[in-house]
Amino acid sequence: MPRPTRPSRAKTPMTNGKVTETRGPVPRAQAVYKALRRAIIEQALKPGMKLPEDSIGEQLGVSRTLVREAFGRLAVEGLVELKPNRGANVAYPTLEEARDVFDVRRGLERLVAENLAGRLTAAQAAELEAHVRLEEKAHGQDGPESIRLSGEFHIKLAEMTGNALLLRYVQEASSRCSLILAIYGRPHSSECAVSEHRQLIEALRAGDAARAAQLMDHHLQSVVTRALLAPRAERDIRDVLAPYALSEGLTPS
Amino acid sequence: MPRPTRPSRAKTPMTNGKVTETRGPVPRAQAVYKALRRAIIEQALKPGMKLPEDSIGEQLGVSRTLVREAFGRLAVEGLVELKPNRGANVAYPTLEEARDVFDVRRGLERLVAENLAGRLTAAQAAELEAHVRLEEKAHGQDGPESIRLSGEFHIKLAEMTGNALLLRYVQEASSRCSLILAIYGRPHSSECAVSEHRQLIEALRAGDAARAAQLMDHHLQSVVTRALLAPRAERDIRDVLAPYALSEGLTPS
DNA sequence: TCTTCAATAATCGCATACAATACGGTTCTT
DNA sequence: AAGAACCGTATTGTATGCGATTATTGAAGA
Repeated sequence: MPRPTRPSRAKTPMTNGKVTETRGPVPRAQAVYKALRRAIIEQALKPGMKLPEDSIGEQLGVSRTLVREAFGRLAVEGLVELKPNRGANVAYPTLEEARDVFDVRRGLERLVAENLAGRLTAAQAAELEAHVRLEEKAHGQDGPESIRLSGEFHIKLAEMTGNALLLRYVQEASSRCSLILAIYGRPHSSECAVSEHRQLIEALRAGDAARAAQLMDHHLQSVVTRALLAPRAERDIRDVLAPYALSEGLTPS
Repeated sequence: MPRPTRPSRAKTPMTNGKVTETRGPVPRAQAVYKALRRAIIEQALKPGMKLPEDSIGEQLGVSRTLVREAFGRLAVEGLVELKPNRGANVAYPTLEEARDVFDVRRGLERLVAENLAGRLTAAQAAELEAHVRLEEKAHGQDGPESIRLSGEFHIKLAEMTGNALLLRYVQEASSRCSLILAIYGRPHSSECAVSEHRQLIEALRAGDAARAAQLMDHHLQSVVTRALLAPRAERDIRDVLAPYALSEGLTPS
């Protein structure tokens, strides 16, 4: 491929001549970043998987440069691990890191709850309740749908605080939690109990900040205990084989 | 400059033949990132300042590629604003963003305090107290020294939690606070009251989590009120002129 | 058969090259 | 003279290329 002309920038000129484009225009680099991010969160790219620059670039139709840029940002967010001169892998958090992430997430979302208590508009409360109803409906199937929805509930809450940084941190923690659950989570742990979401909304409505914070804390705590306690997969072959080796009297280095 | 041979990788082979290098080896990209980060935090690069890729690369002796990579990461951390096709600037947070950052920081550091209460080893407590004594000594001069030290106190605390993610977030919030104070802070606001640091250590030692969290919260709250309340500079002309316009019955768009 | 080692292949780190866009000034029009 | 259209320049966006580093394979030696 010699040099494809750049696909024309995605501008949307309006009738008045202005250009909307509130946030569109770092287009391809951002697109690569988003694509990889989604692929990781949805586990199309599994934890620990190797991420070679050029095959990914080829797949996405961009050069290694942009892929690299995306890797850098994903590494900051903890979704990929960047080993010098050895390339990138989808992050494979240790159990300890997983604890860290959940601890921070609990702290952040407690903040969200405190911030929101008593400030929820009627429209917002309605939106949350509608969302919970969706969750309820999807509760039966254990498809990815159910997981996505319960994640989105927390994101929605963070959005409603109007605090952009808080939102970003919650999103980040949340996506790392997806990774973690992919590794250590039980197969059908239904993630979030719908009833707990309901109670939380109630407390927020009532303006009871302490109770809301408490509920959120417990809610996330139980997600951990429900889903995380049993390590399901091991980091690599050594971890898998170590017990066998020991029981046979061998000494793994 | 044709192609300078790459300066040999900074390895430090030990007598046993192993290479220490616990974290050295993404060398130049990381170096650029760190250099820019420090320059921004220490206000060698002032908020809002333009950051042209090639002049910066020239200055640091690297190509635009690496500078760009660093910009991306700094943008994620909120230290640089990246405007598509218009390059990068040192971030210039609005007052609203400033509030957001401080709110989140308070929440994060409350977490730190709760985590640490009662878990502080004797050595850690001693280290903190030594640090406070340094702060006390530097309190007289209003040089950057004093500011740096009070920042480091909070970083040290975050480190002691052993939670890497929490540390990263606190660092991030902290560096953004530096930016914010550079814009909106009063000239000689001495940032942190040393006595408040002392009280905090005491509560952590006593294992009184609630009190420690409370103290931390108030401490950071007073930093805000001490330093932040008076907007010193305005974002741009519109902000300056808006009040005049209103008082004349004009309507700024 | 199990190591050790060397040659080769694959991949990364970074600089450079080229295309696209935005900016500033000049000229042309009204 | 004020504004619009034009053009040259500066700067950004992205691809590609070259040297360096790491992984791999296969052969020789123990």
